[in-house]
Amino acid sequence: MSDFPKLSPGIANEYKEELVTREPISDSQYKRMIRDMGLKVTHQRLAILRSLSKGRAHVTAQEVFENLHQDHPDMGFATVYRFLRKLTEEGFVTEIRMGGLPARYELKAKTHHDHLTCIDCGKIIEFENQEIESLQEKVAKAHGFQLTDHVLELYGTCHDCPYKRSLAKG
Amino acid sequence: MSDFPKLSPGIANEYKEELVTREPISDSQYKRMIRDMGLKVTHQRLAILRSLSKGRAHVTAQEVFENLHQDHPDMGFATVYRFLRKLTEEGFVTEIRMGGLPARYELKAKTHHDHLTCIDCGKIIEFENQEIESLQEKVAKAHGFQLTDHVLELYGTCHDCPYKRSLAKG
DNA sequence: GCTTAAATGATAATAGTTATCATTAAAGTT
DNA sequence: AACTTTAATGATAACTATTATCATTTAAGC
Ligand SMILES: [Mn+2]
Ligand SMILES: [Mn+2]
Ligand SMILES: [Zn+2]
Ligand SMILES: [Zn+2]
Repeated sequence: MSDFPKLSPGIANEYKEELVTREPISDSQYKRMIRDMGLKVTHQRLAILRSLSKGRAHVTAQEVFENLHQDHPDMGFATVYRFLRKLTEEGFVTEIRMGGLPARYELKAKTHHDHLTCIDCGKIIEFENQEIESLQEKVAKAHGFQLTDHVLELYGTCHDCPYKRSLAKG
Repeated sequence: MSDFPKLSPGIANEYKEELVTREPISDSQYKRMIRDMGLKVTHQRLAILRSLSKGRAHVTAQEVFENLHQDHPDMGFATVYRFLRKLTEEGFVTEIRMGGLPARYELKAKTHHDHLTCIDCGKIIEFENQEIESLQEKVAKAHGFQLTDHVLELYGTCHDCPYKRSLAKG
């Protein structure tokens, strides 16, 4: 009855990212966001937005659903997916896809950043490098492209996971 | 009976990448590759490798399967997936994932490169920028990471697709 | 040719995500 | 506050890409 889809396997479970404390956002700001997208303000949408701004910075749809399930046992799975997709399309949320793993979402911070991920423990470090950003623009321009987006994900082993996979790749 | 999974929807069908002529690789070189992975040399594996080195540079498992189906009507779908995965794990092939679309594979060229993709027509341009590569190493080192891999995909509109989505994103 | 373990292909299973559609609720309107 | 309209919701089915299963075949060493 009240059993929802089970936890994702693999790296998702051992995900060790530290909880991030972001500046709190008021409900009235959320409501404006929602109205700006041309949508109606619902309990569900407010709850999803609140959930995104506390705890882990990068969460899966599954995790959002589970977080909300305590206070909102009536929350539907489809609603979470639907709204996360909308938020991504409208640019309020960044969607991160790594390998074939479930997509992770994060509320867009004021500053753009990219990710450095540990392939052993799943830790995610956020970084911002203006030199790289400029070079990307330069590359795009050189090929006659108007740049709209980019994905830069660095993978490696963090200092806590030094041993494994050191020489895995040729 | 002889119907295989249908074509993937969306961008995959309008994919306009030009055919790339790579230097031809001999079967004996392929055989060495296969043996180097500790695998047996089979008709199927040779056929997959040959297929990867002609036509489009970036192909889906589906497309590989369809290309082979003419000459190898007995080729199984699972074999294509299995071998592509193995090739990726062993570093002979690069796996490209964009959005939620099916993964694309390409035989690893001698030189590393990244991709610039048109979000309208699907055209893929390969580029290599040593400055960016160095900066990535620098970023990783600064966070105590040992870099093992990275994904850099630039998205935009090419000069042939100037009109659409210009102001889509906030 | 014989042996043995690995490879194959048909098929089922899985995971993540999206579509469908009857029911509910937001937000104007009176 | 009741009424109306239309979007939103949630249960569920459907879909897509990929992986696992397993009986059968085949490569490769003897
Ligand atoms: Mn982030
Ligand atoms: Mn390429
Ligand atoms: Zn780690
Ligand atoms: Zn284009």
